[in-house]
Amino acid sequence: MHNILLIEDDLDMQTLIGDYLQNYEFHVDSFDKPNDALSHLEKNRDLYSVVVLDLMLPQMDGFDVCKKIRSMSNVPIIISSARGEMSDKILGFDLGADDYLAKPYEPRELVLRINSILRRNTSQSKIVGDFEINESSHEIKIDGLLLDLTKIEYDILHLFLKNIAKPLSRESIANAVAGIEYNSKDRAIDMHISNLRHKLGDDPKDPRYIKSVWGIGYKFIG
Amino acid sequence: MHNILLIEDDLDMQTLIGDYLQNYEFHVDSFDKPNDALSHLEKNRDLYSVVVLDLMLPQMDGFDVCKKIRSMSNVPIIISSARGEMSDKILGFDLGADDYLAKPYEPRELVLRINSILRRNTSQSKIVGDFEINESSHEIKIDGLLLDLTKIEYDILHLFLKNIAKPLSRESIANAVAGIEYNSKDRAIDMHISNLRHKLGDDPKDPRYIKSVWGIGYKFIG
DNA sequence: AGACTTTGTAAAGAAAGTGTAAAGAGATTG
DNA sequence: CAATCTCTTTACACTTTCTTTACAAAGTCT
Repeated sequence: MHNILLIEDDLDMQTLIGDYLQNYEFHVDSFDKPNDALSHLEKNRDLYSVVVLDLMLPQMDGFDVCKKIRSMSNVPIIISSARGEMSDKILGFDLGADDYLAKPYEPRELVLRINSILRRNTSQSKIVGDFEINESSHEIKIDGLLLDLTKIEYDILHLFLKNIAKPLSRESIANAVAGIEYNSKDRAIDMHISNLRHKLGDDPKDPRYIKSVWGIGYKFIG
Repeated sequence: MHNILLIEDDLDMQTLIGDYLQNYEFHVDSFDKPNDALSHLEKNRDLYSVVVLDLMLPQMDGFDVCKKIRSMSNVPIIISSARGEMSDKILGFDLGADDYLAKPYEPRELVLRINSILRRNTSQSKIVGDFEINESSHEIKIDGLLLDLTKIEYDILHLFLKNIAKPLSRESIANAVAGIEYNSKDRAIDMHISNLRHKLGDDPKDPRYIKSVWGIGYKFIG
């Protein structure tokens, strides 16, 4: 659950955006007075994943708010403003904003841009059953435990996790993992499966993960 | 100097954007055919700081290009498209785009958004684990102790610190640090790694920092 | 059951990748 | 321009991974 800090003067707009973001599983704290928002942020530096900042504010110029936020934190800032001039955008980005949305915009677009920023700041590992795959670090964990796999073993397991319950022939496995020619006398794939099973603690006779499909190949059972 | 990969079908637009970005000290490589761009990117994975992608392309749908790029690299993607519908934006962001500019837009705005992305990917990391990087003085300290590194060693360590936990091939390291062609018989990168490990007091068999990834390359473990 | 095919895996062999010393080539500096 | 520093190449020992072989065990068919 991500927390969003919304600094917006117009109360209708504040409600609109706040409600909309809540539908997308964000928690939103709203402020209409920049001073309140700033002192709140100062006390909760690491609480917010993103700040959505309107530029038309009482008390203080929106750009100054942006500058002040930047001076105390690296939290991503999305400017939401009726001022759509290029000079405003230049200034906004220059002061450290991460995105700039010119009003009027569809609330959905704000969601997209918040998610885009969040995605970049989080490592994306996918969870499939007992497994956790991190493609960027080329690692697979089982029940939170890092598996020590060779390259081909990783490729095969990865292939299985993308093809759950689908029987894969030795030939298609060979093609997918190494682009190699496969001739039916080879037992290489069998050996990789055997080694993989061993590392997964899987028993071929009573498989929890990799099941042999007689005459065809192997399939991964979720 | 940052390298931008521009994939744009319309040659006038390609020239316009390319020239404009060059005024802002970017180096731009342009492609009008997505297949060419993809195979070029594959060979130069870590060369580009940002990809600017038009969606109206011959050969292949722009969204597919986006997906393909994402499957091979985490390079930031800015979509530049005449398709401004919300459904297109949703799809674009969903496929991993980092920003979405609807045509027509002012080239200056593209510059702003490129810089915003670059800022986010560079400035945030001054201290990483035991290391302290000073980019302006080209120095790296470990536990407060200044390392005496050659230029290439500095570049490699710097690259590692920007790509923690991600396995890097010798080829991509070679490209990133010197822009050199790499042929698989070269052991130059290995030697730099060996020397670097020595200076870090790292043991290849039980690494604290640089771990060999068999058959792939090396990765930095935080 | 008997003949035949397929699978599991241990063990051996082949292939490929890695670490690094040392020498050679290039670049830089006083 | 020689001394020095840096980078690349070579060479070889060593390690890890991949494939093949061989045979026992299990499945299929008639």
